[in-house]
Amino acid sequence: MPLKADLDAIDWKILRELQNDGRMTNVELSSRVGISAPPCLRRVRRLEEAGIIRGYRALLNAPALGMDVVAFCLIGLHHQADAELKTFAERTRGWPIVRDAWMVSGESDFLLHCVASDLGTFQTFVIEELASAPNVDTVRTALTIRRVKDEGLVAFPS
Amino acid sequence: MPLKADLDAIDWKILRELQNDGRMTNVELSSRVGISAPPCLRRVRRLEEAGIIRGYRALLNAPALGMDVVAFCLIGLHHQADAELKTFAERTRGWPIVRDAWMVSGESDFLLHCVASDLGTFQTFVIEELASAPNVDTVRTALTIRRVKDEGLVAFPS
DNA sequence: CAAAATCGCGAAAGATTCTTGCGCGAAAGC
DNA sequence: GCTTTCGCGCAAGAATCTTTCGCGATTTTG
Repeated sequence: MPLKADLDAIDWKILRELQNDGRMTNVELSSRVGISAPPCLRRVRRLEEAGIIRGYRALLNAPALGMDVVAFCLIGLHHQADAELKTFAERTRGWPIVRDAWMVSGESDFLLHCVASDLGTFQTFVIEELASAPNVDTVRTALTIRRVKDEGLVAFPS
Repeated sequence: MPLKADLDAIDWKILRELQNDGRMTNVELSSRVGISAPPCLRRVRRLEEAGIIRGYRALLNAPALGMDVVAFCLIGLHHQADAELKTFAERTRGWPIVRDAWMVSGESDFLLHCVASDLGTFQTFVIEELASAPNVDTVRTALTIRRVKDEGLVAFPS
């Protein structure tokens, strides 16, 4: 997984198209980026094997699936030594309510993206699991009202 | 897009599999969920048309693509009337550095998920665009150190 | 500067997958 | 108990995937 890949314009087009529609067929993709199907498939495979494409994911509608609460939690720890950070990181992986988690620098040490079926479930999680976990100092929560923008991780020109 | 769908066990399996690998072929998917290909494809189409599957996305490796800075920004506005919230939400859509944005309740009004090529670019954005945008009161930033957990939005049992 | 090597594209073909139509059986409603 | 409804799975044709191979262009090397 090279940290800096040399990609040409067609590779960038492929990445943009697959970020927008990861289930597009290879012939459709090849047509959009302007080459024929075989080399297009080879490029996609190469991008996957190089780790530039980390995977593919269906985007699910959380409220339609009974997940009405989406929130972010900013966590401050008492001690930020490497071992403590790893311990808390490991703990987040055991909490199904936490969907994504980031170690951050700034006023907090971790940022958690949480999804729960209802407010009670989320509050119980925050109080009984999060805030009472070892080494947790502060927990600030931000309940989401609505998603305002939702694009892929990487910006493409045009 | 019904806010509460009635899904059976097979539908849930489909959603779980496609959240984990959105590019899986339909025959592979049908084999994993235990039905034959045609009804499996019909179910996927139904989930897509119902808006339960909102789309598919390739997950890209940001640092490998020269995007070394991932950060979150918490924005507080001076005035939180509906019009002002909509105005700021619209503004976030014009900033390519902002990849996802949420309107939130709590100490801040918006949470922005930002990606930039380097720290200078990000800092320039924060100072010259974000903090100096109309109606912006406070900007708190959290630079990410590393991603600690990365799963789909919806949790599935087992 | 020319020869050789490397690289990636695209045509062709066989294997796989997608997609539709249809018959069947089970569950629900009258 | 009969009818209707619903969803599964078989089968077949269409589309797609995937490999192989030859060609041309660019780069490297002598």
